[in-house]
Amino acid sequence: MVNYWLMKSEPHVYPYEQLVEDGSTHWDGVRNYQARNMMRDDMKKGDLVLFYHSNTKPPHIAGIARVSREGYPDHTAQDPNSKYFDEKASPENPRWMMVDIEAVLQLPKIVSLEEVRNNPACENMLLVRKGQRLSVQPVEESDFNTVLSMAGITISDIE
DNA sequence: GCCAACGTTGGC
DNA sequence: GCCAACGTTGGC
Repeated sequence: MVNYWLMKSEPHVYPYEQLVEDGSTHWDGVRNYQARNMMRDDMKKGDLVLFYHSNTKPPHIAGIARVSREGYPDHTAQDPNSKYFDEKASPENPRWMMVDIEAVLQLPKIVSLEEVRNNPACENMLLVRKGQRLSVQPVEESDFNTVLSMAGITISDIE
């Protein structure tokens, strides 16, 4: 049973192209409990991820990634030199978790936030809900497939 | 740069 | 446990 997700990244911090170059990465720095709980409890190896570029013009979905390692402690919370340091985190209570994701496919055509918003089929996506700021969010299979079709591909291009 | 929406913190 | 103050997110 594959689940689908959307993860936000600011392209000036970590763009999809960097994931392609790195092959995979650990998704550190999430400091929101809802997002943490999803990474800890719900994201499973093999789940597919829409990789979203926020804080850019236009905001858009740039590529597809896959969960390659399930939730484990985010070590940057225990590193005093990290900007993600959290003094309340410890080896006994790491407090924050992350997953690893790997690059799967760069979309042949980006899908902008505006396109998603203008597509009635996507009206229930959290991404286009007012005030929705979660950097990790679940995506319905039908919405995932709709986004793929907007990029001109199908699920068979991924597998 | 603005600001709406929302999460977190901490005094009480 | 309430809630005011504050910080962050992220589109515009």
